[in-house]
Amino acid sequence: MAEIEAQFNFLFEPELLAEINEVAEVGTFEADTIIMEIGQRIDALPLIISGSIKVMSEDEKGNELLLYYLETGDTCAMTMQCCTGTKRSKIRALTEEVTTLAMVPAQKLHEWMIKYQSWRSFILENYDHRLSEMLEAIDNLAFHNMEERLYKYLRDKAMVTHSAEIKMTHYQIANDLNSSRVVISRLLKKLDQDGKVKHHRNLIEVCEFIK
Amino acid sequence: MAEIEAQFNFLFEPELLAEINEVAEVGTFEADTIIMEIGQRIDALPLIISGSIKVMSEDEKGNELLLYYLETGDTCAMTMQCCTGTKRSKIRALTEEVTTLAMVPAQKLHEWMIKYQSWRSFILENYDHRLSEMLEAIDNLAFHNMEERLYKYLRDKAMVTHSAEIKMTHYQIANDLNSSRVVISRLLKKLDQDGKVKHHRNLIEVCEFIK
DNA sequence: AAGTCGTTGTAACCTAGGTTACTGTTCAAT
DNA sequence: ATTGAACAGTAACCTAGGTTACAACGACTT
Repeated sequence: MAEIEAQFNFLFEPELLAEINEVAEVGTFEADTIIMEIGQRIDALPLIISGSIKVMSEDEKGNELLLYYLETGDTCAMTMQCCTGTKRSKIRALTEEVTTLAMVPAQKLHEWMIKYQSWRSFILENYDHRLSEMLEAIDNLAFHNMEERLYKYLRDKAMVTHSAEIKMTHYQIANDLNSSRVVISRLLKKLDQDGKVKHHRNLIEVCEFIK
Repeated sequence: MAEIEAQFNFLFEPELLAEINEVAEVGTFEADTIIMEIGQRIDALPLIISGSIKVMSEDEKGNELLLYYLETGDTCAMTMQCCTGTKRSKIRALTEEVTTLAMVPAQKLHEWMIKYQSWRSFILENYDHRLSEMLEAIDNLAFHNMEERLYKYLRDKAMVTHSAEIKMTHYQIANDLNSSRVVISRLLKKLDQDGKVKHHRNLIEVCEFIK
């Protein structure tokens, strides 16, 4: 498939690309589609060809928290967990926008670890990357107040969508940050007054990214 | 070395154990020794033979937070990051008690990925385990109040030390939880009244674990 | 035009937990 | 026995941020 090659040909050697093309099932999903649900079992590893995916955690009471985004060239480290054992997903993954995935059967994941240097590097680097992002999430929670977390959230969101304009309601933002709508409205007003964002109905602009 | 075999012979095949014995440098460290510091570069992977290690994060202002413990049979996933690239450590690792480590040169880490199935499993499972613990840390921070976090901390501490008695000051506990001494004293009093712990000077007993 | 629904602004209030300050206790050193 | 340092108890206070309530606004359907 042309898309796989376009995104992964700098990462993988030709033989591996050929194998991926052969066994991977490619699928395209609408925005806001749940790719993986908490408690779900899965036997394939998703490679993200285009689009982006939001990875969230949830507690018993249904409170949610955004962990990180996956983008082109990433894979879901949390899914690797499912593939290596018989464990169930601890996270929810949903598409942020229209997203194309290549699903690689779990068995191949292990075969390729032996065969291809580039695959080993890919898997290890992905784990590293995810650990770093988890650590970043922890530092955010532990060491920063809600205003700082909100601003960082808006910046990150602008970066994955490649746009200074964020089309979200205050309620949706509150949910990603495990906060409440009123608090987000309050802090957005403050960020607006401080000249960091401009906000309108259903739309927030991050000044830093306005061209 | 006899200790390596005793701890890892169920995990690794004999050939790999022999190789580890050959190249690993074994060292024993006092309690409260810093094994790895934030910003430090490292070119060897530590396998924990006995004892336990506390892994912490820190912000610019010096605030600290306990991430997780490493115990016998674990390795430091964050160190693997250093070994795979030229990255620097984002965490601090220090011994909780007298701890013996086998240091494996980074280069071997990659050779063994090709040669030994058991090594591949070991590395991947370790990454999985660490990701799970990071997720647990995030859930604790995001979804639980300080009283719950404190109680969980005490239980975890009792488990790694294999003792219902915890010899720590309130100040030390506060530091691990990124809180303050007064708050910990307040909450310990409450946990004591609720019959969950008994506390004395420099000593806390977790009722649940008292034989 | 009127009604409805999702969204936002804002005020009033509450609580967890951080901060400061002061007291008393234990224990080691002299 | 006296001093000093580390540790713990407690009160008084403050603030971030969560909660409830209500009004206003825009966008839509009828």
